[in-house]
Amino acid sequence: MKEKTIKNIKVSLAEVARAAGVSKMTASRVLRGEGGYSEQTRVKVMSKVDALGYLPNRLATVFAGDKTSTFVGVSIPDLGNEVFSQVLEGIDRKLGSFGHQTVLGLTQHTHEEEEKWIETVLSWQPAGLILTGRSHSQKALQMLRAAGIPVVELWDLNSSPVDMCVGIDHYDSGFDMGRYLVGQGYRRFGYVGTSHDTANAASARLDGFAKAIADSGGQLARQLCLHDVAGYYPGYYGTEQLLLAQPDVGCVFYQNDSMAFGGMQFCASRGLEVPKDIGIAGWGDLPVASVLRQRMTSVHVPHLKIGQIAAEMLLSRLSGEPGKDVIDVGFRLIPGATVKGG
Amino acid sequence: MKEKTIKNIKVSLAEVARAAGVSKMTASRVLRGEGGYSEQTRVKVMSKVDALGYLPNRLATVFAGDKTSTFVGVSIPDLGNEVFSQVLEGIDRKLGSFGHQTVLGLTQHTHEEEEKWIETVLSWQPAGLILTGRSHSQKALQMLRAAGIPVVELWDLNSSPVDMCVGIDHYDSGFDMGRYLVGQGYRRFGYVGTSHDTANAASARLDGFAKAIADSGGQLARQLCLHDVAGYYPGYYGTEQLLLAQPDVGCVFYQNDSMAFGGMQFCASRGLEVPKDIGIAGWGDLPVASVLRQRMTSVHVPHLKIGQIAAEMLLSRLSGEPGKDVIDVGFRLIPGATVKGG
DNA sequence: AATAGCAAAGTTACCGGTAACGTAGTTCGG
DNA sequence: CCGAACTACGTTACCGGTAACTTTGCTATT
Repeated sequence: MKEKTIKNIKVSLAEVARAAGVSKMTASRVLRGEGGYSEQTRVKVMSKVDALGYLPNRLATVFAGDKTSTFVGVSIPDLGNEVFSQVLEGIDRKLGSFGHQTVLGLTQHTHEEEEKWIETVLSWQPAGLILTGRSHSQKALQMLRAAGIPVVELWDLNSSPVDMCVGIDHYDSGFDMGRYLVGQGYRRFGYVGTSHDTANAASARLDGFAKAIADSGGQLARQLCLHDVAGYYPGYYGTEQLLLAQPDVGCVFYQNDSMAFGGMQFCASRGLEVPKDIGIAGWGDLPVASVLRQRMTSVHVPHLKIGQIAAEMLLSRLSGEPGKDVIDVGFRLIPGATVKGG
Repeated sequence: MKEKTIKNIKVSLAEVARAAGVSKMTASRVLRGEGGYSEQTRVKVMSKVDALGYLPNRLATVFAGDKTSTFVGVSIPDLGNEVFSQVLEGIDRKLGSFGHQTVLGLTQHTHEEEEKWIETVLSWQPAGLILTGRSHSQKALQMLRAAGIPVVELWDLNSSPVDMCVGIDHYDSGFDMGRYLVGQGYRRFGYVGTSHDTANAASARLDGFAKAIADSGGQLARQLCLHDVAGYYPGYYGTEQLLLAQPDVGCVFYQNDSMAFGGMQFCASRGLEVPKDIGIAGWGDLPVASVLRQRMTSVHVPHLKIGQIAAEMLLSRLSGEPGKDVIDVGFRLIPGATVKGG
């Protein structure tokens, strides 16, 4: 390798300034374009910037001004769940277009991971934080409050958020689904989801669902919480387990559409017709549902929009605008064709 | 709000030191645990750290040492594609467990976005970069080389990478699929994918596929490149378009399994039986394939592993170990049941 | 008793920018 | 023709840590 290539050692503003024959301060002014220099000087400095391949060190800028960076920490439980990758996509697109950078944190649904991540990311002086879920460890809450930066909790609506909040009422969505299914004539139900130690959105849906069933005198024969990811295959074998234990359930509610789809495939493999022999209800209205012959009975949630709104709330707070603290984006029950009379 | 809460103004090391009655330097030593202090002093300092809720400012640390941060920039085309969210998950898990933070960049498959993002992320003095794809703008290449940090290009294998590279040979995977399908007796083929201006992996697959067909005297009757995302629904209507123009193709190859699945659903909706009436071949072996009654003919690629290996290559470079520069993780053709005699 | 040697600190300078202020030189109104 | 006002810079200090060096106080050795 020749040493000729560009200049692989870091070039500082001071070097640019020296090369251009001006002071650091003048070079700084030119680069920020805030005026106070002549056109002649601007050209001189900029030509040296190009020649030396100067890239500013933003750490120094943030540090010098004792302000926050343009980072925004975004914590997501996992990316295996399509729902969350869509949320993340919505966030990053919006943030990116406003010159912010997403610092990702995959928390694996645990408080410990989240807490560790929050501590780390705060040490980088982020402009703000976006967290999934409303449940956090005590220490996490303390750090969040002490940080003095905007925080958006998304997914789960929260009556007393740390700061701001956007999402839907998961309990209600489960309740509505339960009531709807009872209305379609079902009485014995099953539920298939994944385990969750912490109070989270999926369990809120299950709670609402169970309440609606109970209110109408129906029966939630079995609720299965697998120790697995909430994907296609767990939906498949979860249904197998469920039907083995309770062959006579009329309808199964799933944690999400992926699992529900897995369940449908299991039913098909056993010659069970949907909805004639068994009803299937999912949640989330994932893209896969758009191409199925039978529209899946589900709950539509604007995933991408939740992400975008979260980012917008943060941005408007950063720019000093007032804006709301809690936004309910709402959900929509999709009757579909995978339950009787849908 | 009371002013009582913890202390919402930033606490610096100097304040901790003053409170503990020692110098900044001693406090710094205690926090880094590098010795040179008494147990008594350690206790004094740490108690003040807790009492004041001190969080170190890592910007200052990096800045002071004139070293790189623990950030790793990771660019991904988009998260709508399940494949890439899995890659990202693999990367972040691995990086996170080694104390690094992922700074995300969604490039939307364009050079301009990628270039802009590279410039921004480099200004934060990242420890390294992981990029998807091997095609970059001229200026991007220049910046990457000048940065003097480890860079991993993933997905596409590259004989002359900027630095390191992990992925598979997409051309070969397309070629193998073409040869396999010809071997199953197909002669007239169709292809459904999404548009790509830049030389990318999907078009390499198509090239390999076309070559295999041509070699055997078969015919690639139509290749459809939609201006859309590579998801379920585009697979559905893309198939509709394709079959409208070329009703007599025997087998369709898709950009990925999501599109192939959409295609299968279209066929089902029109009463076309797979593989009796038409053959379907996907790519990527996505999770959805695991629950289908018919195993989909596809190409298995270890997505998560690619991400993990990319992260590992970067980490080992950072820790000064030698390690390989190019890793071919390989693919595996899955015969499946969606083509004749599979 | 004098001194080498070491542990446990403190001091100073610096990283790369920027805020705040200082200072030439020029323009312009009265 | 003189000073106010402005333009186009330069100087100095500082952000919050840490490297490198110095100092202090004690112990061990000859």
